[in-house]
Amino acid sequence: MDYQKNAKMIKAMADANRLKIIDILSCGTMCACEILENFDFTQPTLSHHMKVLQDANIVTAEKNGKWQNYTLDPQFVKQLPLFTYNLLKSDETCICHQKKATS
Amino acid sequence: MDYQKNAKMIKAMADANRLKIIDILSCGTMCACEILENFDFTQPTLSHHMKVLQDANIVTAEKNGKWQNYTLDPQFVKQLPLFTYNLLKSDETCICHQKKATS
DNA sequence: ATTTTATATAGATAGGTATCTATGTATCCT
DNA sequence: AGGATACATAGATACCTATCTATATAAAAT
Repeated sequence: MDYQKNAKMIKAMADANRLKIIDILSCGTMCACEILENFDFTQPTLSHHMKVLQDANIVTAEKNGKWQNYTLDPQFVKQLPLFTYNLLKSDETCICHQKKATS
Repeated sequence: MDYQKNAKMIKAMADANRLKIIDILSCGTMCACEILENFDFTQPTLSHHMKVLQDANIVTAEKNGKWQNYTLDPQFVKQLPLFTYNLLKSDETCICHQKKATS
């Protein structure tokens, strides 16, 4: 398992507001102003959070006129449950059967 | 969904070294010195990481003589896949069907 | 053309964190 | 008793981050 790569994904999720954004986007594409309606923080703060989510390949963005539409990256939706499965399962490929292996 | 509570869990996972610790412990109970063999950092650093994982209810600790044994919390093992499922699923209970709801 | 709307960027601030060295504490061994 | 081993705590440092205000940009509406 690539811990660095997965940590990057998890780090981007490690914020209550960003978790809520992901939950909101699980229903489908939405523009920034629609997402913002669910929060009390300012618009630049949302802009910051969306950038974090994009950099982690959790959401994709597409501009349409003056609207910025955000969508959950299908790769992420597929990857996240797979990651939790691999992290928690215990089989012959597990790190614990090695020593000083890939850090 | 309780975003604050889940963010606390995810925050504790948001580190490549701690992900590796969780992966190692997925094989079963292990003492600190055994876990440490898999890493290059110092013993106080491991002690710090284990404390973070305990505070987030990801691992439980039990002292046995001079050894400190760590185990993945069964509640966490059950909760994590459930959380990812609830986060990504889109149904009638989803946050996006409300507005300005539980933040 | 001017104003409004949607979004991004810049810069600052306050707080968090991963790591280290140094040291303390408790347990085991001889 | 004295040394070795396993682990935790304290304090420091360097870095990261969530949020804000102020401002810029670009598209739409009037």
